[in-house]
Amino acid sequence: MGPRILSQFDYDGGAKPERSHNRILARKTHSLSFSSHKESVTRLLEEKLISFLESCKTPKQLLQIQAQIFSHGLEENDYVGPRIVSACFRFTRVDYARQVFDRISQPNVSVWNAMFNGYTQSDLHKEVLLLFKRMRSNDVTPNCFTLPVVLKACLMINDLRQGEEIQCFSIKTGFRSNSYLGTKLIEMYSCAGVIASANKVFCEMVEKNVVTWTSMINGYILNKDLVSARRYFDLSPERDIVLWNTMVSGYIETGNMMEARRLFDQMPCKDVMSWNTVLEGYANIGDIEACERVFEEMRERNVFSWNGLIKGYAQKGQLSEVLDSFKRMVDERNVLPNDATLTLVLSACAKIGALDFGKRVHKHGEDLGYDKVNVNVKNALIDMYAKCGAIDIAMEIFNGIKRRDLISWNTIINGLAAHGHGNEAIELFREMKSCGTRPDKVTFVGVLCACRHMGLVEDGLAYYNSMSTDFSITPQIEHCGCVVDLLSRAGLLTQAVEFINTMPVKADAVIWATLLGASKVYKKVEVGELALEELVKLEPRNPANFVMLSNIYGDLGRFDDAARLKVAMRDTGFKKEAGVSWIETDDGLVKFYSSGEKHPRTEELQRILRELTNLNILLDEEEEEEEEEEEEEEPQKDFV
DNA sequence: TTAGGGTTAG
Repeated sequence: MGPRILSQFDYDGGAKPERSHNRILARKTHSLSFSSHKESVTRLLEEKLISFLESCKTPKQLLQIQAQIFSHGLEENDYVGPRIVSACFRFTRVDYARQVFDRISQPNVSVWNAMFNGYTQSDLHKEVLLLFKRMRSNDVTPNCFTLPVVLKACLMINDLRQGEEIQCFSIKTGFRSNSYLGTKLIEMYSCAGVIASANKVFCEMVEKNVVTWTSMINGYILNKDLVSARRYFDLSPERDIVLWNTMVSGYIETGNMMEARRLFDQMPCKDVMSWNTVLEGYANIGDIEACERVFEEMRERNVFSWNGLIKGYAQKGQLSEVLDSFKRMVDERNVLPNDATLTLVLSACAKIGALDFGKRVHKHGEDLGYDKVNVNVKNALIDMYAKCGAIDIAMEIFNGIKRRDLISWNTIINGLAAHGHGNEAIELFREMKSCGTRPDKVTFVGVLCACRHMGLVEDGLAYYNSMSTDFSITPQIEHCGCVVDLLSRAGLLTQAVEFINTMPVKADAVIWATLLGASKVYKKVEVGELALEELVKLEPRNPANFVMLSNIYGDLGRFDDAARLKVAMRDTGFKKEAGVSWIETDDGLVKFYSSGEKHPRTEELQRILRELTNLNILLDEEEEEEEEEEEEEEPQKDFV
């Protein structure tokens, strides 16, 4: 399709006049038919150009069509002009759209509207308001399409003052009864928290439709007035599915899952969004069983349904179910995972160290193309590889990101720090700052962690102080914990205690346990006693603390004190919880406790372990390395 | 002849 086709509309200037006995009449007839012919040809040309503009697929085609428009002198045409502007915005060529607009000497109201709509779609709300001012100063009268879109701009940038001006203007210019305008006004006032003004607009509207009612009800929901929202819902003369969904999600947002469910059950018809709303409602309150029931009951599921279920499992810490659901989703083949699905699943893999599964998710994401476009997926991949110990792959992915965000930097810095690559972490922190990315509290956890690993006491304290002085970040318990650990590991226990006494947050059990641990290493029994005293207040049920101090006494030969603590521990009535390891197998994840007797196949496992141990003794180091390499190169299984 | 309101999902 190209502008060449337009040549068929070329015309020769009209038909020759017919011979007539009445020359005057003949001339008149000729003049009339000529002008109407010209008009109809122009109409045809306009229509053809408009249809080209609306169907054009590439910026190049757009330019070709524009060339035709110029050659026919139609660039200022009332009908073509707005369409050219809209087409420019469709290809998100905002600056170009503006150039085209600026070249139109007297744009009609539709061209202005096309600019407002284009700017709105490109999230350039300030530009809408600036342009509207210019429109008014040019004495162009807005029409019924103008004010709602301008009002939307006020709403988006939360400019209530300009919104009120537009409301006054609408009253003066007679657009008061426009329902689109009314809806936007209700929305604007509700968002600004001025619910009384929203309600005034609503009450004064002569013709209210279901959209207006929804807007008002949503206004009350936004302002947490569910009683008024429900009253209006019950009063509404018409209730469509959007209104029902709005009300149900209103209850969910305010934590009233019971009422949400009751209303959901009363819905005359439900769409997938209604189902997803309740599904997520259950996920958010942690009722995973209800979430599963809703999921199984659904006749139609989309990617948000799957994400809702997966998120429910993730929030509840049921991470192997996250992996199972993902596998099921891929196996069922009805719905494709999206970037959010991958992010959720990769994050679960990271938490349980499921490297093999994570790699397969990565491969799947590559096949779907998400890893190329989406920075969230890339960040999740960095985190997964880093947490699973494959820091080199994590680094490779980080280096491949063109547009890194704060989370990309934070993830890799924290990943490197956790793996003892303190120097690289600090180096990346410097690079991050020089790239103009402002660090946040998470960045500093990584930086302080890096210092802790390297034992850089002075640097760590300097970074800690720079948080508040250079970046206005108030240190949190995590940062304080790092500093306490940093000082403790360096044996500076007195300074650690001083730091705890002056830090901006109250020390928690983790911090006192850190100090208790250090007091064992450095045999500082008085610091250990202080730490235990605080720990008993914070977690009286944790016998591990008693064990630690008891061991310190034991190390120092103070066996009476050690025995006294053992008794105190027994008096708490609680047993120290066993440590547990998770191992990924073909059948899923298997938990192993330190005593190793809970697994039903313990004997078999122990036999294999013995065999492996014997085998290990036989193998020399070189052979071991070779074996590991072979394992890494093993082809990955697909999900399907 | 042009064109515009409401819910929801990281």
